[in-house]
Amino acid sequence: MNEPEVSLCEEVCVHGDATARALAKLPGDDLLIDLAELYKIFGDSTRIKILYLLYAEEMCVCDIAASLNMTVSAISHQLRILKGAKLVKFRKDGKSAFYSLADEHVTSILAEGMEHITE
Amino acid sequence: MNEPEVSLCEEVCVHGDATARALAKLPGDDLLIDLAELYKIFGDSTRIKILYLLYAEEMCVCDIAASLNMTVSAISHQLRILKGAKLVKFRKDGKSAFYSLADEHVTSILAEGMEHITE
DNA sequence: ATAACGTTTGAACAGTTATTCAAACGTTAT
DNA sequence: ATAACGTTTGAATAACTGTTCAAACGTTAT
Repeated sequence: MNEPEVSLCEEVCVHGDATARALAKLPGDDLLIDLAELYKIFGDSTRIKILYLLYAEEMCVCDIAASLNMTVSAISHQLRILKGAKLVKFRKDGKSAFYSLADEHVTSILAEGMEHITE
Repeated sequence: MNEPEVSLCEEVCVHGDATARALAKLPGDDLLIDLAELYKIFGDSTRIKILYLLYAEEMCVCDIAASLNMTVSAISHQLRILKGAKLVKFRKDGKSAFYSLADEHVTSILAEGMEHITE
């Protein structure tokens, strides 16, 4: 008797093929957790807005806060998270800190998501 | 006196250029919130694992749960979220429900993120 | 009809998270 | 030194989220 094309769930679950096949192709846990961690950072509207602002041009904390009608403190907290994930970089100039996108990966991730939304 | 290349924050914040320029290019609030909402769904390791499993092949709830060593209930809850975001689709066959990825957007979003992680 | 199976659902719990507030830091003026 | 400014930080609060548990649903058998 050869492999059934669509097997009943009972036999698949317990000692089955679909599970084994899918698991074989599944990346390691650590990698998938890291991936989720990355998307988690994009999954906040404040951070998304910050990234889009920086996509236009480099900005200081004060300007970002003013643009989004939010507290400087709140923005700074979010920038810290974005910085930790290496999604933004910054340079200090006198009293101000100017933030910008870390690399073009950020923009391509944003673009890919935006494409899914707008259609 | 012409526009300064890098202006002090005080004048920029209050009645400035950078803010106005960046805001002009910023997509609408609704769109950005939707985008964040999309990424929020990718921002959970269980959902990421489910998506990767379904990337390999269509699977029933029971098999997904077995593959991830998780409760059927927990998986069903997450599938509901993925379904609501139109990231997965499903067909019913007897008692079983077979889930699969909704479209190739999902895989390209996953790929884009994975690229950022693995380097 | 009764039982078994796969799935779905709602309430409850624990854990996480974004914002606010108050205070501090470093820098640049007076 | 003192003051003003931009920024950072930590604790606290309120809101959200994923998993568990128990119960239900629909389907397929006996």
